[in-house]
Amino acid sequence: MKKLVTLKELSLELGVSVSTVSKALNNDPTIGHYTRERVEHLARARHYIPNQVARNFQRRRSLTIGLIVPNVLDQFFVQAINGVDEVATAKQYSVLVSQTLDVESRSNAILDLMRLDGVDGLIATITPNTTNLTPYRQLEAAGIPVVYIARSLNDPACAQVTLLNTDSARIATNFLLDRGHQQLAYINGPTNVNASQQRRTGFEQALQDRHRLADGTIYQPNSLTAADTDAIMAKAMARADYPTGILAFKTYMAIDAITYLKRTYPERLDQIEFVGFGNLPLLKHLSHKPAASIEENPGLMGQEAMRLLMQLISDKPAESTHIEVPGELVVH
Amino acid sequence: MKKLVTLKELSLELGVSVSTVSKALNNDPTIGHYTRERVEHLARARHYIPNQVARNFQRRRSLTIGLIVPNVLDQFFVQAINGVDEVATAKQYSVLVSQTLDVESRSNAILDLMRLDGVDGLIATITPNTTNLTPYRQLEAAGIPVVYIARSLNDPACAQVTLLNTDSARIATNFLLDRGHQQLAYINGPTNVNASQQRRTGFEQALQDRHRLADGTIYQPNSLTAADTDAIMAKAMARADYPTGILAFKTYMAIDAITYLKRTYPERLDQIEFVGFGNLPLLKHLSHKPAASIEENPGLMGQEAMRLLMQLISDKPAESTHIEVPGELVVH
DNA sequence: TTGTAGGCGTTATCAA
DNA sequence: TTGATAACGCCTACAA
Repeated sequence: MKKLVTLKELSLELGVSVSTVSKALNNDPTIGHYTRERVEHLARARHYIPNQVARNFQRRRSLTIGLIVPNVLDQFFVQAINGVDEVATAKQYSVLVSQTLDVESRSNAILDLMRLDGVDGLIATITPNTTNLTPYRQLEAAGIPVVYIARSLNDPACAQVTLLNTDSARIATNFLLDRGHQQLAYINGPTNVNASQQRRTGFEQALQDRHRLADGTIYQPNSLTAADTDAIMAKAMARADYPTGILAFKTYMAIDAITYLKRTYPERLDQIEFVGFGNLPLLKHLSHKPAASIEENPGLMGQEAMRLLMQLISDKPAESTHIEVPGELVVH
Repeated sequence: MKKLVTLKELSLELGVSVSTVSKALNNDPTIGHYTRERVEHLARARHYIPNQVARNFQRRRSLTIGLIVPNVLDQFFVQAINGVDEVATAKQYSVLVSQTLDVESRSNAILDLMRLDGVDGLIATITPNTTNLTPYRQLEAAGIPVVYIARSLNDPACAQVTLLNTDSARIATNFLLDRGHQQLAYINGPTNVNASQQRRTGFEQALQDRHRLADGTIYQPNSLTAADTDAIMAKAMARADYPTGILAFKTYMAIDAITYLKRTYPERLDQIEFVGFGNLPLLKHLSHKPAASIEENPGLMGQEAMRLLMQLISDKPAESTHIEVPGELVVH
């Protein structure tokens, strides 16, 4: 890295002190008009740009935040990243993105790296089998605030941005009931994640509210992989009263399930309707799509997470550290 | 950001000098065994972590590189990002990702930001209508090397990583010829990008080589949007001798074209075969896919770009500043 | 084997 | 209105 022009060089060339140059360029009112002109002129001529690293060092902050997501091939998270990025850019912050691939050891390694990088704060999606937030707690103890996004543990002390899960699941279930399905199913997400429980509750509540207008079965896959979804579908479809209205924890699961049907029960493809969480951009390319999706507004969630994090970083008392974003049903 | 433990604090507590502590922690052989033990012990106990910002400042580098891509919803670039990230992580580097959305003004704003952030180097995909690399040149003049990825201008002075475009296009075209298509078409990419010309050349060469076994028409859309692809398809399909074997500059265009056919000429859906550049993960979810794709190995391209950039940053004479990655035909 | 001193570029404080 | 000085945390010659 070639050396950049520094304040000192400018000051030498102008015959004024370094601090004068600094102040002039930072619009300090105590600098005379004439001097300021000269300084600004030379700075432009020499293409002076302040050394951000030095500045950050001096201010004891990095103007960088970390963003930890499971997988950047998941469009939900891509949109969330964009949301974070928008707000961050507006506030002069940079964003360091890393993916855990839902492996806890990777997650911990990333955490170490982020601490080394001196991030001012963190936005994170925990891995599905995380039950222990100690690594995160250590960061917080070191003064680096953490905002959890999308997935959370049941811990009121954690700042978090999530979907209004129960309501959204209820809306989705009502949609399936309205379409006249007699046998419903819900394919759940990772058990230790709050959202799974909440969506399940919404599903069950909707059935209750409608006086058990239909039967509902809960299926619990081991992971979010296609293989596990296939296994669940195989089980469900083997029943005589197989479900025809299926709510999926993630739209990706619904897509996998549809692929399974196409392969194994093509004749049922038109009887069975899916609703999944996540209104993904890629849906528009699909010929067989879920009947509807819950728009989770990941971009908005990202924005809110970043705003919340900025408050925590600046030690301002955040009005609320639990933000819930409403979901909307989008019929395809 | 709460203050972290510093070398000074450790030294005070141990009653030794700061430099002793520093050396002890950096495995300087001139430090006595006993002292080193004491220092290391206390450092662990106090959870000392070196202040990376101070370190970077002192070393005049940021251990950060910038990565500029058109769109993070494009799976090609997501995979490229991953490739960059792998190599970067291994070399202790962090990656700052920003997207231009193919808007040149955004691209320039990002460039300014990256310079402010003090990145040590840059990997960039230029916007399609970029003809003037001046903003990039200024960065390079400031000692910040730039590696162009995926898209390039015809300028041998630029370090770049691209696909072996001509060869790949020839392979793809031969595939369509082998499938017996009499009328071929190639839907081109942005005219000022090298890859467009090269792929076009490959298409034409393949036809030549096979003694004009089939007719080939070149179509030039204005942009990569679905609307423009639709317009091209409308034109092509209106002909009596409409093409049945179509090579697309990007698989996304092929997908858009298939969607168009499904809507407007469903009866032709099974006659027409596509090959597109980019073997995207989302293909597996599609019912009507291109007959084949060119695997562009975006992850590998990302890795190579990062390796090349590391060489440029370290001022090592890079063996080659033009890396071409071969593409493979993947039949679906 | 350990310590001292200086410097990296910037900003803030206080004195001139 | 300007300048001198110290400080941020770390590293590294060089001196002791």
